[in-house]
Amino acid sequence: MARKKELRRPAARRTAVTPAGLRTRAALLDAGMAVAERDGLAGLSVNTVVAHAKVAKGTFYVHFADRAAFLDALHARFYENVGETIAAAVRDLPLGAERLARGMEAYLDACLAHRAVKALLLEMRSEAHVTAAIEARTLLFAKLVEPNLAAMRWPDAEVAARLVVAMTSEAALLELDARKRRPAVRRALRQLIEQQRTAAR
Amino acid sequence: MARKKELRRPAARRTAVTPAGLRTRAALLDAGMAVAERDGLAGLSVNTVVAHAKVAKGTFYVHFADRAAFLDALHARFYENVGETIAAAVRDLPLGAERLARGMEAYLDACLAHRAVKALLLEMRSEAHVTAAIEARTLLFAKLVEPNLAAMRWPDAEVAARLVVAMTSEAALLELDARKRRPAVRRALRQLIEQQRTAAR
DNA sequence: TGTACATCAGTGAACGCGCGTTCACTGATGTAC
DNA sequence: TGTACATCAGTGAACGCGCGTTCACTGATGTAC
Repeated sequence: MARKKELRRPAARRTAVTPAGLRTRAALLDAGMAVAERDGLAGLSVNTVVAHAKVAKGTFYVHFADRAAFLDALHARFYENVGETIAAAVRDLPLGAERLARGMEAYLDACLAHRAVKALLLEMRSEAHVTAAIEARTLLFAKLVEPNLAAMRWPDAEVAARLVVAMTSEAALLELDARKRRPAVRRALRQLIEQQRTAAR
Repeated sequence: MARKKELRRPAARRTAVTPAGLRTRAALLDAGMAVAERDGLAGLSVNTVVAHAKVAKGTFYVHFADRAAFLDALHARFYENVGETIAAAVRDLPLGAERLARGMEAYLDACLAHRAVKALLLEMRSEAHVTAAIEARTLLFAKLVEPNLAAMRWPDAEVAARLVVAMTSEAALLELDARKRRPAVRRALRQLIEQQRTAAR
């Protein structure tokens, strides 16, 4: 039953299965992060990535269907990491302002750890071909924020969550420019989401 | 004294002075908006712009030093218009929550009127060569927001203003997707900037 | 243990394409005398 | 009014370049008998 010689399918190559293959794939993604950090999304061509990873151009297409798939994989990997970090930070906290604030801080810390984040966060939203997947992942973050706002009895929690996510992204960019935590940014962020009880004026 | 024949300077061409010239320049910018609306920044090549404006490729370079200068002019023209609209809307209002809220609504309305705004608002932040000017204009908006927050006695008004601007941009994008005003978006926005006095829970 | 073959990752030359930019030129309009 | 010329916007063919993608091939590793 085994040992057929004929019928070699054109065999659309899937993701790597070999340890060496997996390593190469990871190396390409790592190179992508390094290039994004240096030159942003605009500099993230197949050429620069394979040059940085020191593999042949053809190897790129062994692991990714095309450039868009690569960008998507890059974005996905980053957001999975960040998502896990946040989940760990807020685990066991009840829904509400404190959980939300802690999650946001964890997010900011995670972003600070990856200088390529600007490309991933900001610039990828404009790459036409990848947009759908990016949007989905942003929406997922909003869905994590929303129940906290709901628990705080915010009206319009759904759209408010999206605004909060956008605000937090901007905060991440501000800290990224400074290359370090900016307490004023974090205070302002907390201020914006917490019920402000002090009387104005 | 007049009538010199020699000494024709290579004469780096400046902006158009002729009525016809000014019209062509405006037509190129209009074409830019139309293309940005249809295909986003990625589709905004010199080729597509001149094709849409129905002028020769060379004409583009009569009016703009290069593609980056064109994008900058596009962005500048849009933000000047929006800026004037906002200024008109908040004129005579004292600094504070009401003026801020009115300004934001005027901004959202202005964005809704230009479907190319997504490209201008979001995608231009990633075009490496133009970034500086874009940043400056965003910062200018933040500077308009800031005194209102200060009047409301917000701490960290400076960074808070940037977060508010980012949030408002996101709100504009949400409405742009819907192609119409979204009351929930505007309510959420107001909620976020106004001192919230109702007790939670 | 040896042999034949399947399976996979990796290679790099070659491709066509659309891009931004240049430049020698045309032609209309304005101006001096 | 006529003529000579300067000034400007506009033209489009031509350029070199880097891009994403393809493909026939190599070579290492695994597996069946």
